Amino acid sequence: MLQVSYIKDNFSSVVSNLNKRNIDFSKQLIEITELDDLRKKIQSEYDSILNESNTVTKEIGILFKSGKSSEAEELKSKSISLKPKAKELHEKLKNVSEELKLKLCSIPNIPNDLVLKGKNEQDNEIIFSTEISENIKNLIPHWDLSSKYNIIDFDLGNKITGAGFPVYKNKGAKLQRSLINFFLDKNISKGYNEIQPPLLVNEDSGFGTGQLPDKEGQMYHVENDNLYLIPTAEVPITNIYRNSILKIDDLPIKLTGYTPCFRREAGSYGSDVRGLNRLHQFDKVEIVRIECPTKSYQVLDDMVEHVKSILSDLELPFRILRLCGGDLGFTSALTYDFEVYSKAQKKWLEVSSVSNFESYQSNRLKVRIDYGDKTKKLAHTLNGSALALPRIIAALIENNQTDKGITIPKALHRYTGFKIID
RNA sequence: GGAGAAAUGGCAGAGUGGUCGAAUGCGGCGGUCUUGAAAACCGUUGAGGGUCACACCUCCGGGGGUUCGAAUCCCUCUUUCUCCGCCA
Repeated sequence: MLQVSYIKDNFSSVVSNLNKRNIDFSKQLIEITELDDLRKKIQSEYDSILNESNTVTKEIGILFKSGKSSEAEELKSKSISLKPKAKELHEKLKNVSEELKLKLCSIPNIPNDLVLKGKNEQDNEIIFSTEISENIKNLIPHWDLSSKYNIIDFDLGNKITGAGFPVYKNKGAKLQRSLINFFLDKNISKGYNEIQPPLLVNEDSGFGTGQLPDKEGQMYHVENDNLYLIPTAEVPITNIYRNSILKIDDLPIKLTGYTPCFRREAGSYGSDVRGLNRLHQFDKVEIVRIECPTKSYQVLDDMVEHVKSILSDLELPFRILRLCGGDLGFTSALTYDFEVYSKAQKKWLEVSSVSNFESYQSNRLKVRIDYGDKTKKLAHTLNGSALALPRIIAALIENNQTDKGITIPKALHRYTGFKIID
C-alpha cells in the first residue's frame, strides 16, 4: 500500500512510473488525494465536536463534586445535544477511511526506475545467462523419468488428493530432503536465521504481505477457522514483524525458512501444468529481509548474487530476468526472476523470484524503523526464493539423465548419500 | 471439549465511573558528580491522526453497548494462565 503523502508530494512521477504497468492509474490517484482531503476535513470537524463535548463533560464532573447539581443538569443536556452530530461524523469518517484504504489497496507498487515498460513476460530483460547446449536429442521429460526410476508418483497423488499433489518416493524423497537442507545451509552460511513458521495464517497476515484482498482466490481457505494455507513462507515470516518498531541497531534482519506452499492455481492449464511444472503443493526455501530504505537495493543485488551462487553449485543452466512493468508483481518495485533451462522440455522454468517491495508491504504491516533521533520511517522488505524445489528437480533429472541413470551434482552428494539415481 | 481466572506503556505492576495517556519500580536516553566507570542525584522517555509550528483528537487485547462522562460497568470475539478430559 502506497502512502497518501507520497502520492501527493510526487503525483506526476507516481502516475508516470505506474504507467509502466500498462494501466493508467491517474484517475484513481486523483480520487485518492481527494478522498484524503475529505477525510482530513471530516476528521477535524469531528475532533472539534469531541473537543467541545470533552470540555463540557469535564465541567459536569467538577460541578457535581462541588454540589452544583442543577447547573450540571443543564450542561448534561448540552452534551446530549452534541451527540447526534458526533455520531454522524463518526460514521462518515469511518466510511471515508474505509473507502480510502480500499482504493489505496487497489494501486500496485511503483516500479523502480530500472523497470522497463512492457506488456508481458516477452518484454522482460535477460540480464544474465549461462551457456546452454542445444544439440542434445531424445531427452526424456521428467514426468517419464519419474516413473522410470520410481521417484515421483503423480497417479498416487491423484488418488490421495488430486492433481497437483505428487508423491515423492525412494531416492526422489531423499533428493527433496537433500535439496531443502542444502538450500537452508547455503542461506544460513550467508547469515540468514532459520525459521519454522506456521503453515496457516490469519486474515491480518494475509493482508500484511498483500495476498489479501486481491489474491484471495489463489489461497486455500479454511472456512471454519478463517485461516489460509500459506502460498509462500514470505507470508508468515514477514508477518513476524507486523506492527513493530525496530531499532536501527536491530537491522539488518535476515531470515530463511523452509515450508510447503499451497496454491490453488485457478485457471492454469496446458503443458505449463504438466508434471512438476505447476503444483498445488510444493516445497520452497525462502529468504526474507527487513532493511533500511537506503540499503535495500544494494541488498537486492546481494540476494541475486546469493541465488546465483546456489544455482551455480547445482551446475544447472540458468538465466536472470529483470521483470518489465507488465509482468511485475502487484506489491513489488523491482523483481529478478531466475529460470533454469529444462533440456527435455526445451523451456525455461522459473525457480526463484527475488523482489524489493520497498515500503509497500511495510506500510500495510506497519513495520517501522526507529532511528534513535526521534525519526521513524517505514522499513523496506525484500524476499526471494532460495529456492523452489519442484522445477529444480525437474531440471536436475532432465538435464542430468544418462544411459546409466540420473547423476546428482557434487554439491548434493553429502546430503543425498548417493551420486546417481538408477 | 468442560470449569474457573486474567489481558494496562520496552518490562513489572497500581488504578473499579469524573481534569487518567494513566501512580510506582526497573530498563532506555540526557545531565551533575568522577581522571574514567559504578553508585547517588536531577531531568527525560508510548503510538497514530492533525498543524508551518502549536492547539486539538484517538488509542489501557479486538469489536459493540450503557452513561453527560468508561482503563474501570454490560455484551461479544480473540489470546494467555490454572484445573479436569482427550491426545502426537
